[in-house]
Amino acid sequence: MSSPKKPPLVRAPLNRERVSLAAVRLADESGLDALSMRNLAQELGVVPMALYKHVANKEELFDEMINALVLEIDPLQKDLEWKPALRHRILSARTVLLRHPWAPHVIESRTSASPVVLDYMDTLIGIFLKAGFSLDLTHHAMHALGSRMWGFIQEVFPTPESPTDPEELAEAFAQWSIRYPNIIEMATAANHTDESQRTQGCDDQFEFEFALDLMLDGFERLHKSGWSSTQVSRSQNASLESAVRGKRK
Amino acid sequence: MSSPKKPPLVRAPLNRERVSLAAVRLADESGLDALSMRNLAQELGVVPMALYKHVANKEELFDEMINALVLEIDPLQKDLEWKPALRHRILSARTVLLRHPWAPHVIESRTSASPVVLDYMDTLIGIFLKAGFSLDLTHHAMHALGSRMWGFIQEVFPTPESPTDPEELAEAFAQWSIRYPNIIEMATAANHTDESQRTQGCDDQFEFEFALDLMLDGFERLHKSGWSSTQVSRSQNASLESAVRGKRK
DNA sequence: ACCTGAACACCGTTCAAGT
DNA sequence: ACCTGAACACCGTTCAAGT
Repeated sequence: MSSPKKPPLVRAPLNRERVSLAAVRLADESGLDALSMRNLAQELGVVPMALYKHVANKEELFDEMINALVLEIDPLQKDLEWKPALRHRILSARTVLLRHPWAPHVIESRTSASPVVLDYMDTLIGIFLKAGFSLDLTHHAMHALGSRMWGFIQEVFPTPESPTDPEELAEAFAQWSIRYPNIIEMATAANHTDESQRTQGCDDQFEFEFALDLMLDGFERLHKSGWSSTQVSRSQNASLESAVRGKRK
Repeated sequence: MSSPKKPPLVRAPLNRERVSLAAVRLADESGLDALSMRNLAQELGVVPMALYKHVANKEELFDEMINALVLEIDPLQKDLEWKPALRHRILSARTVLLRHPWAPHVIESRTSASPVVLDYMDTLIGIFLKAGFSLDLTHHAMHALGSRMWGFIQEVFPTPESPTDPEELAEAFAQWSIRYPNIIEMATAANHTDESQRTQGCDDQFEFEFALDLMLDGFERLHKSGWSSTQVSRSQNASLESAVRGKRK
């Protein structure tokens, strides 16, 4: 009953690396849902339990997959200014992520950072510090970058796809224009501005870079103005907010 | 063999709302892992299959949970300027999210936006447009906000917790200082700046507001300068990036 | 209309045993 | 040292049946 397509009577012995690389391949090709210990074992021509000699459990397998992924990110370019250096590294992280669509979900499920992950973060922090950023501002900047440092686009809720039938589409459009006038106004405008992109949806790469540059420019401005966290900027906004809260009560 | 603690011989009839509210409660109290159709049914004193009369499958249950959550967000305050209006709404979304720790994971798993979700997004877009933002800039701003509009902090990889034994801690610290000098330098500084926060870790609320204000200030600046997406800002950075790419080749 | 029981096709993981 | 077989305690969901 076993598949005749898998005849490795003599099999290369399993090891941690072979297991995690196979896991990455399986997730790349068949999606994260298909990555069960049982499926992975079958892919390796082995009984499920054999995997547990090389990986303590599925969580550890995920950790190992993330390590493989982080090692794909371009190394630091030491001769660049802080801004292009950060930009290059993070855009590289993004191209890596695009090769592994399962990555965001797996990254988010990790409960602690591995040495490989910490190395990456350490180099990013190093870029800020070497450029003379204060420890304080560097700290906040790293938090503000958040998952964007891994190349996440962090969109949620893709808009439902429009019907293909033109008549249905017209009707749907009409209903939406009433219920969600602002969305429709914005979306139709966006579709016309740049004809090079696919007719529906927008250019993810552009949106990623737009947001990244917005943050980098913001960091630069705060750095140049000698910003520190014990300053006006926050309390100003905070008092606005508490004014709003008071009003509602 | 059935539990003697659940004697509702006459039970209020189930409906969609009772099912989803029970799901929210179960996830709040016991975590997302505990929210299985079987557990939920037991919580409601019913056999698992009974749920499927009110909800097509587990995905639909998740959709309904998100709806319940979005409806908890403060309504729009029409008398505010665009910036405090956005700020208030998004900070409200954040407090809602903090009440429901399972929400980020569930939100990210949704494949399309429900009417309730679209309503929320429509009002945010409306705030920009009413303030005179171009359709173009509004579109990019919404993407740049990304999951932050739902109050996500979007941290990943919490640093591993330090050992409690002081001797181990000293040793760990020494090793980290060598391997991750920048992380250590930044982290120790951050712990000293604000004594009001817990000794380790940092103030999540501050980091969220810092990043939010950074984006809002950026939007304001672009708006005032009449920014449009067909401009220099991008090509400038893009040419920098391609210069880097060329260099590496 | 609403609920039930039994079953199907899966999971991750433990344990004791094989070579 | 490395792999196996059988089993355990779970999943979401289908189907045919009950009241």
